[in-house]
Amino acid sequence: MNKQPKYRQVADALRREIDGGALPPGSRLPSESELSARFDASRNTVRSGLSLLVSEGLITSSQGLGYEVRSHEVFELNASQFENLNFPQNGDAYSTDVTNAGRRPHQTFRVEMKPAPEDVAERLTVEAGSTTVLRFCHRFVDDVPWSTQATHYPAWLVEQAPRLAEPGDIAEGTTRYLAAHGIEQVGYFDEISTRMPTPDEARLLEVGAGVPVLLWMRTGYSGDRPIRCTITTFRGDLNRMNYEIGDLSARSENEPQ
Amino acid sequence: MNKQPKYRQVADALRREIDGGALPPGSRLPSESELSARFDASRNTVRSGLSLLVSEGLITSSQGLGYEVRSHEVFELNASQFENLNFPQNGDAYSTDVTNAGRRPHQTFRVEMKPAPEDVAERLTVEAGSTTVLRFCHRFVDDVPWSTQATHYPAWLVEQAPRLAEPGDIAEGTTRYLAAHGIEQVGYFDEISTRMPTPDEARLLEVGAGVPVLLWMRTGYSGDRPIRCTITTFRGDLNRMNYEIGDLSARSENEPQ
DNA sequence: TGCATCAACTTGTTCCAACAAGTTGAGCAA
DNA sequence: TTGCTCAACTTGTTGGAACAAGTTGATGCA
Repeated sequence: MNKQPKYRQVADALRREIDGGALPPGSRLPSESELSARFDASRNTVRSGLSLLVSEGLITSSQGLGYEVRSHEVFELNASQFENLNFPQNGDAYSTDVTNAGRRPHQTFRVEMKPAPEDVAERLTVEAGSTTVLRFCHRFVDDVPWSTQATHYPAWLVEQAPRLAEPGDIAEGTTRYLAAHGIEQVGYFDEISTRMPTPDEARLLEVGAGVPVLLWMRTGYSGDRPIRCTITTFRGDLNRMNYEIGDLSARSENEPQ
Repeated sequence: MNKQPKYRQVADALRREIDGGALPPGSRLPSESELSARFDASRNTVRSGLSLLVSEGLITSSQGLGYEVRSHEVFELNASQFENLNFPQNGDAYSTDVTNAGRRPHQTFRVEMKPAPEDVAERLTVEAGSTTVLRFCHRFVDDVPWSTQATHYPAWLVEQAPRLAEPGDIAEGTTRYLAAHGIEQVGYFDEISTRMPTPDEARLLEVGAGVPVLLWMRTGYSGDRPIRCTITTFRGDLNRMNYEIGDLSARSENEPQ
């Protein structure tokens, strides 16, 4: 009957307390030594159980402070709104959304010339390793890292729209700037996936163990030609992406945002 | 200069070998004792480093077999195709997609009466805990667990369409069946998020540590009324969701699936 | 009062040891 | 040949110990 290893019993017991509300989000767990006594297990065994919960994203640990039940507060992202000339540019959409939610947006920005990674090259239908312009955004909400966004533009496009390669913002928005040069985006292809963060991503997004990243890859088209590929990495514990498909006008009237 | 703890050095070194291709997907890692000798570290320290890579989803471990570099083979899901009367039902879409990809689909199915969980109740605009019909699917591809899908229908809808509560498939598809009873879906609201699997989900999807799940929540509307809420959990390492937005007809001609 | 120090907590890292349990192949017996 | 057993590998579990390092609050000094 007691086939489960002890460290798993510890994890299960604590998980039940968390799910049942006995340990609400933000509350501190008993210390390792307390749990060690309570479960009649060595500190190592208790630590194994706790690290299981950490890797499930249920709790966090801080040296000197103890373990804490993670609290979730997700941020909604509307991905299906079509970005066109009447729509503010991507960066603006972020600032507007965050401000509307009563939060404080903040972002750092840089422009680089970069060889295209394989996955980007494939989507832009250029040679892997060929030069692209990379416009990179690191975004925060209330000073908490939220997402990184890397947009690659193919070289042929930059020739027609040279300001893409210049550092600094494009005030009117890249979408509008491109349209002024005869490049109008007519559609997108979105790909959404998830995985555990690389060490680099974990550093940029300040996520600990047990938090996956949400990957959003958007390829923008002008006619049949891909003109940009945007890869956004979100903290998986803080974000949710929404798409509206079909006619939801009746619903929207009943449930305004 | 050597401030990193030793177990992290082990993980970093192995991660570099994996990323660099020295340890290709599917290959076996050296055993713990070999690594212990190579890094002049105890077995426990090596295990700490390895478990880091496991929780990053880079490698897997099997008792008696050793550690193996995980190989990724993602399956594409087209989520933006609008499901209507001219479109096969959800279950059929899965079978068709998988078969077209040259894989073998397999699913188990059951129907239950279930009180609505809070998140579902909110989306169906019914009382939390009120009775709903739950149609549950457990799907496999080549006998590998792929996803679980739970669709909740509100009680008022089941009164109009009683076959929803009966066990067994609805041959013509639920969409068509509902339409025949005057309930036509006009749009969807999709929400996509990610997190680490619960122990139940890990069991159903047979995922080990370090693999997040991709959560897809689709609320279907008929007019202003929500008529169903479908929650699908995918193995994050095997699936990617795709959305097409705007006019991509020119692109589709160039890149047929 | 204000500030520095330090004791007493916390988790983090690293070693050691022993046994359990899953896998594989060699080698022996029928 | 076939099939079984078992030794020799592998990782999994559990205990112990010691010290490092981060945090907090009490204590006592200026």
